[in-house]
Amino acid sequence: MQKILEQAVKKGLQKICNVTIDSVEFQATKKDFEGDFTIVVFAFLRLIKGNPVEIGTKLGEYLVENVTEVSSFNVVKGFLNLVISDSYFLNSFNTIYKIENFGFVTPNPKAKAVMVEYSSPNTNKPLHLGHIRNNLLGYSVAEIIAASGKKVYKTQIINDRGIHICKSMLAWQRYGNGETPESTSLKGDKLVGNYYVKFDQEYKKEITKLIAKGKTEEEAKKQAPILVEAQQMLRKWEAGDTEVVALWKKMNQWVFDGFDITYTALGVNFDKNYYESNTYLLGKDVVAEGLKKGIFFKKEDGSVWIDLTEEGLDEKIVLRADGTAVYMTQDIGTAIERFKDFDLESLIYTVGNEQDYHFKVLFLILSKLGYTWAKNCYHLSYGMVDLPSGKMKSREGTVVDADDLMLEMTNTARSISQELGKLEGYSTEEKEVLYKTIGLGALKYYILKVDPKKRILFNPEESVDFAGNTGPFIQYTYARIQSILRKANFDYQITLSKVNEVSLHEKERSLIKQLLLFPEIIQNAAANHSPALIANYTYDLVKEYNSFYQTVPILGCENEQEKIRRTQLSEKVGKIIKAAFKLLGINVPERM
RNA sequence: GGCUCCAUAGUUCAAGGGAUAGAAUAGAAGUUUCCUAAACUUUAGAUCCAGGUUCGAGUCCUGGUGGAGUCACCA
Repeated sequence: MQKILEQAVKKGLQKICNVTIDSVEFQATKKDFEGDFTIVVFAFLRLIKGNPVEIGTKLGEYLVENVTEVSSFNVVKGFLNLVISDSYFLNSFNTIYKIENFGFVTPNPKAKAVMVEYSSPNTNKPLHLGHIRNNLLGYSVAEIIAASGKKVYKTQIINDRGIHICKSMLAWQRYGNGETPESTSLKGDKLVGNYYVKFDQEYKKEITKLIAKGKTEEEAKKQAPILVEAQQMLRKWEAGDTEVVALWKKMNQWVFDGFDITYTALGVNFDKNYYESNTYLLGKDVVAEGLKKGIFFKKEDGSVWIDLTEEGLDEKIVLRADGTAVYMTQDIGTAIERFKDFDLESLIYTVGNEQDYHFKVLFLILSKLGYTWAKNCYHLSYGMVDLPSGKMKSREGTVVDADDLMLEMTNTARSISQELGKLEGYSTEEKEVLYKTIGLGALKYYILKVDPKKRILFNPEESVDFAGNTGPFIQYTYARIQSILRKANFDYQITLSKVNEVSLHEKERSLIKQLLLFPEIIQNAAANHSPALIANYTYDLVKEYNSFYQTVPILGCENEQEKIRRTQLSEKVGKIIKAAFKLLGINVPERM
């Protein structure tokens, strides 16, 4: 439609004012004005001298005359509002009604793929609310990009080695008494996480003792025996000490098992995992190579650096004096490995905005190393999830645990549901599945509806809402539609004829308009890496539908054609809700 | 301190340089003989401050103020 209009507007302006315009921008007409599309005439004023109202009027007249779909127009100030005919909307609806995956673009199998990295946890503590945002965001962005017509690989880098891992290992060794997930009935990640906290407590005690003995705080922090021992353990690990490696494997496995449970509950998955323990060496070779080429330089103590002062950044270390890898080294290696493993067009890193600087440097280094794809790396930077008390810190136990939160959401869904008592005939199992669907729907929507860039302040005292602009609200609308479809005991999936003779209810028009936007929204969300756009769109659609549902009869229509049309409309809205929510990783229930 | 990001109803979020800044929630008032009231309808309430660019600024630029992040041989 917009294409037809654009052509016509260009031609019209040519004729009226003898001016050629490259492109015309349309916007949806605001609610308070009559019309469907709006052309801002002010935009032409740079090229055409004259009164905007006059130009708008002339253009409007031209369009009504030459474009059959335009039935009338009005000009307010410099805004030309076009009214599109009902038959156009009806025909459009009939077309999209039959398109099964309306809005989704099938990827070209030969095209290069997009890789999305997300989650990327440390294997020394359980996942918390911050990880939930990361996972939901990464998963959803991957789904959206796939829907927009790209092949997508989901991946993560598992930070499974380093001093932080040794800390929980050491604490377990010292204080664990051989505890296992089985013996304690704890999830593996929870058990290991407890020892990470335990380490920190002991470490702090030792620091206090040392300071009491007259050491400075700085000395104490470096000399605390438990820390020294952890460092020793790391060296043993790097040297391949069988005992340490065995312990490392055992405890990592506990954590992986725990993570799997959380990932499954969250509904996220990965096509390929990268492990830092496998890739940390790769970066070192690249650094050695870059050193030869003069991209990096060595300091007296043997550490290797890159000078980015010309680019307005600092010097950055890429290899420690003792030759061991740092975070950056590993990331360089992993990126190169990924482009080797897959035929990638781009690589998206879903990582919090506290690492903005790190990724700026990483991409710059990769580009200096001569990798042309470095410009196709993108840091999907999102805001932190903070508590009213400030930042979440695992070591200090000030975190909202992922599993606990999901459980809590399910419990809330259960109690609301039981209070409403609409689930006659559902088995206990069916009900439990439903509670999870609703509870997680509330949580996921709550997080994804916010622009990724913005930080989220989560107050555990105030629970996540289940009414208003929420996941359950949208799920509820879906369930209601399914109820209508169950009760529609006639064949509504037929093709309607005589579309040119009927007129639409105002609510039907706006509903169809909203449906037609879906493909554009997907493309937009993919381009902006923003699930929030999908969430907002779905909310608007549902709002529109509820209003429609409340004001006009559907199954109760006297007119047969109208009844079928409104049932079809309901069905399509349901399908779009389901598809849109799938992009957010949220399920929809048949009843609730 | 340098750099980066953020600032919109009491609160949580919207607004591709465009019209009278939208929702939700909390507040006030209504709607169940009818397709699920987790809904619908009505009502009141906001762009941090000062300049500038523009026909037009919540949005772009400059300077303040307030907040967050970062500037590690941690990841």
